[in-house]
Amino acid sequence: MRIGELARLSGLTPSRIRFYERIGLLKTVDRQSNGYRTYPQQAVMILGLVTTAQRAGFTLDEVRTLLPSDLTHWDHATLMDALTRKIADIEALQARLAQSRVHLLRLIEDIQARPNDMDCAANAHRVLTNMLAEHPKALDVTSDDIRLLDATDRRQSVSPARRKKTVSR
Amino acid sequence: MRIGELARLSGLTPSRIRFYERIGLLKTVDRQSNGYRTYPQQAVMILGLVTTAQRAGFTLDEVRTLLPSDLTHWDHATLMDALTRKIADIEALQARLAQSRVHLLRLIEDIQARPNDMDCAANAHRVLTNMLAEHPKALDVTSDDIRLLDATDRRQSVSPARRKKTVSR
DNA sequence: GCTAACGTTGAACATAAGTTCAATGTCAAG
DNA sequence: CTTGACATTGAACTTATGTTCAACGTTAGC
Repeated sequence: MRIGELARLSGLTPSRIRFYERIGLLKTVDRQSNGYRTYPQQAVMILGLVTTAQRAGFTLDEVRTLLPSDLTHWDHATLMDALTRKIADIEALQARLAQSRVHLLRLIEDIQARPNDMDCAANAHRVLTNMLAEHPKALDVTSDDIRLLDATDRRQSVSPARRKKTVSR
Repeated sequence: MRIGELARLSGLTPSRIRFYERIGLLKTVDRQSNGYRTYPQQAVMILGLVTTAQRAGFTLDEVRTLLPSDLTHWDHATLMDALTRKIADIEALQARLAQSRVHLLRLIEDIQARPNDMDCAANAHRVLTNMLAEHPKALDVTSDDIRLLDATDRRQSVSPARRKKTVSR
């Protein structure tokens, strides 16, 4: 199977498959005499595995260290450990999101709770002061956890035409 | 107040404050005759507001469009709308995280549920097949929502010395 | 033999939110 | 008058995950 067919079967783009090979996530693949890559059937499953892991919040780096060269020969202990830690990461994130959510809800309430005898400017000042006062120094979550959100989103990138123009830097 | 003091009072770095000015988040500031920036007391509150909004999941772009030039004169309707939508975003993310979490829990269970008469290789195949079979085409969340996780994390960047070496590209 | 579709490569670009650096200027204290 | 702390600027760099492009080679069908 050549890269185009693998792309169709896996739902990934050829460039993405080549990219995975380039960063060492996929081991170097066989070539035809013309230089074309040739993949075994199994490659579809490997790619499916990678995207599934990504959706679950694993980085490509993590996938690379977990993925064995032989799909039937996993490092059971390491894998279980990684899965368990990823669940803990998710739970930490859930806590942070819950915090943000109540924070915003309280803010909305606070804005609407303007005393009748207070003008908008004074209310703005009151709300701001309240807001900046509650500053619980934020829950700390490791930066690895950011990836949990990237999964499905970065994937369908915006076409160049409707990209926001960047600030001159 | 010069930039160093503002940095101390706000907890941000001077480079970050200059960066905010550069992207138009902070309006151009007064200068002393030597070219040094001079900030009013209010600047501390503005910066506090920006970081608070970031922690709540707003991008700098969003903050820029919401932040009025006069802190006492907010666009009430637009602000409320943005807050409400941000809460909805958070809830969508919570749903996605909950999904990922049960997905991982089920995977762990499935791995451990190896029938006694099945060898590891066959079990690996069974688990993989199960996993790739449940492919609910993922919840769709807008890419804006990624930012919700970035907030507190990207901030404390790793020192150059212990940075992971990048793959040659 | 031409054309379209596919393949190859390396390099550059994109995002978001900054940091880091080099070259240079200013200022207060000793 | 020198030293150290602070300020200025523009440019380049960072992370992670790819996409896009240009220049070129291969192959199948007509």
